[in-house]
Amino acid sequence: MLTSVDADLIRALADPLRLRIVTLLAKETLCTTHLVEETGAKQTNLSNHLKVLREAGVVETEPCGRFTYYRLRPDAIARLAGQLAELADSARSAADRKRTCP
Amino acid sequence: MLTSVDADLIRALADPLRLRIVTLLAKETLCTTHLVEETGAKQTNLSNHLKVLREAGVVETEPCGRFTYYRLRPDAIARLAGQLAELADSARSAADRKRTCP
DNA sequence: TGAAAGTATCAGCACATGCTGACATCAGTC
DNA sequence: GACTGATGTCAGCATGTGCTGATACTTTCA
Repeated sequence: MLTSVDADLIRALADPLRLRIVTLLAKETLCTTHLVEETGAKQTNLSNHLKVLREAGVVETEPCGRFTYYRLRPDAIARLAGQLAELADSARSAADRKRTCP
Repeated sequence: MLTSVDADLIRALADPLRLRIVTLLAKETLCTTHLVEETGAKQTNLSNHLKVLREAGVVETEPCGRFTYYRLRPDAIARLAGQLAELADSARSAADRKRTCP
């Protein structure tokens, strides 16, 4: 049985800036200020994208005084990777299965 | 070293209809007519999405008379899966690496 | 050769989505 | 308690992107 690919999850990663954020967070846990420095984007803009990532379960927050740390949730990424790998496997075994022309 | 995630590839899969197409093609090779039946989408619309998938290297075409068969390229999907798995691994090992507050 | 079917391309429209500035909120510091 | 800095929320605007109808191209078949 083919587990379907999580559409919301993949859509959350499809934005260039969000992908950039995720790549940065894969190296170390950062707070919004750091991300503003690293990406050069406006704080408001980042906050919006971080909200999307949070709601998709890609990142989790940890308040630290008046700062908010953002940490990647490896399981979410790994789950998507697994779904895609499964999809690729399914495609490999179905390569020569061809429905006849109508 | 962390290989970056292919943004174009992930964007190609981020659309609901395109994800649907990819899921269908993972089971068997189909031509446009089949996809019209399966998805209920207009032929024009499907053709546009198939073009995006083709340009992203997700699918390949095989002309068969006046039909055009679409086949998934498992390597493209597997490559993305690998990139994401690597990203997840990187995030796991960097979970407690935290940049100090500014 | 003409008709029919499958497919691709194009222009126009509509909606979604990202970006921004203004403002609100909260924690720490004086 | 007032101030400052970090962060989130909201409304408005602009751009992108998907959907559609019209149309052209190609192949097959009569």
